[in-house]
Amino acid sequence: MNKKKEAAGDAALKTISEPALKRLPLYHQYLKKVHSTGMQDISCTRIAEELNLTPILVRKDIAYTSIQGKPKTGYSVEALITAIEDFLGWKNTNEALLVGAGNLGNALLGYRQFNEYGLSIIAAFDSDKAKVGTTVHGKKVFDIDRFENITQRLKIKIGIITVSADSAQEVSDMMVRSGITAILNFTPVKISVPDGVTVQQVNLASSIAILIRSIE
Amino acid sequence: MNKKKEAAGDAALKTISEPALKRLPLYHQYLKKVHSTGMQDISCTRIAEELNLTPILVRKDIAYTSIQGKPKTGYSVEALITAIEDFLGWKNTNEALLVGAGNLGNALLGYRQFNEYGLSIIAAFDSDKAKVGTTVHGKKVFDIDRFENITQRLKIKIGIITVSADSAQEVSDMMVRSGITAILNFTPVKISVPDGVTVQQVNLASSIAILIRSIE
DNA sequence: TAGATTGTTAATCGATTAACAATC
DNA sequence: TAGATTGTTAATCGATTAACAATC
Repeated sequence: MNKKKEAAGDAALKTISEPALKRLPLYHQYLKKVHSTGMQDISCTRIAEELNLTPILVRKDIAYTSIQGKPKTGYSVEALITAIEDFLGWKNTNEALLVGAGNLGNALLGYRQFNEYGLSIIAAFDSDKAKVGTTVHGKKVFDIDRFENITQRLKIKIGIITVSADSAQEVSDMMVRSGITAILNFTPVKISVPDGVTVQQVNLASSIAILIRSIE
Repeated sequence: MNKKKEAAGDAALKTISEPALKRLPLYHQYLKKVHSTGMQDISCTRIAEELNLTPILVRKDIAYTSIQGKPKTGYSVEALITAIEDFLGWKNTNEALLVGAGNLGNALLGYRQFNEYGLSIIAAFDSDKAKVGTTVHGKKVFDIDRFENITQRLKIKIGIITVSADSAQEVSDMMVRSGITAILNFTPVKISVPDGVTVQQVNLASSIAILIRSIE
């Protein structure tokens, strides 16, 4: 598992671990719920209880965002929400391109929640001429041949792969060639990328494996 | 994080760790590719190289399936594929019901790969009367009111949640009430379930958080 | 003040890796 | 036989948890 090299940045800050980074969106989602009830402050204990974690873990995770809590009262809900959003880069939108306008690809093109996570899919690509030129959820589907050109012109860094398993590596290679450095891969294939490119695998097979095992 | 209690079974067998369990489908996918090239045997070293893991880790993971390798030659590709499928319960199909026939739900209803993972979504449910009665990718959409009844009658154990965030917990409660013991949750909400119920969270927000961080 | 809660340093626990003997 | 590879036992490493001092 190729650990991505730390993006330097503030050298004083310890780099956050992947598990911790993955928990921050969970806190955010819960805090927004809490905020809507009008609560002003919240403690780690409360968050931990709600999310089935330990208070110490929550406190350490929150510390990464450099927010300071107040003993006895905890953290300002509003400030904490903002701190997490800042830390995760949700304030500025990051543009992404999707390759593979099939079933799943189309669904993702219409998945509004992405915007809340600072991600905006601006267009799709497919090799199927029948799909090229169509519009899915307000987003245009381009010919795959134009991917490299468009990516470079718009300086897009994030690519989403929703093609079939057997062309996943090929599409990944094309993305890397085009300057993409972050890939969200929905195929069950482990794709190989050079150093400096980050891949997140959304592996439904793995999740299902755990579910099935639990019922047998 | 509530560790699920070990499903007893063969007491001699060490229970597999979650990370290991999640890697097995990756091996399977790669092995099928290898098998299609006609290769007879394969070594851990080869698998590890291909998937960016260490050979020792691969060997330990494979050991869970109780297959035996031969020094010098490695494992029979075919036998290994079968062993993993057996271990993951992919031989017999597990039926699932999906709640929330929106964008994402519909895409999942048409996602053929699920069958390869031993999962078959047999029907969908929605509270939107306009959707009730329609057919999506050959699967019927029922009124949510009928969920409990149908689940119990067919003794379904797996539920998939693709509703909006704010009704996720409600749907989860309903599933648990109906006898569902394994839930695949696509909402960004951490749902609370009683002991004995396994939840797998497909958290796109977390994956995106890692990607965005890598490019900033 | 007393007590709840934060923040930090030390201990634990589990997964991964290393070392090495066994074997085809 | 020699060497590659498996399988197992020990060492390492990193994340989580515990302990405790600081503070509002």
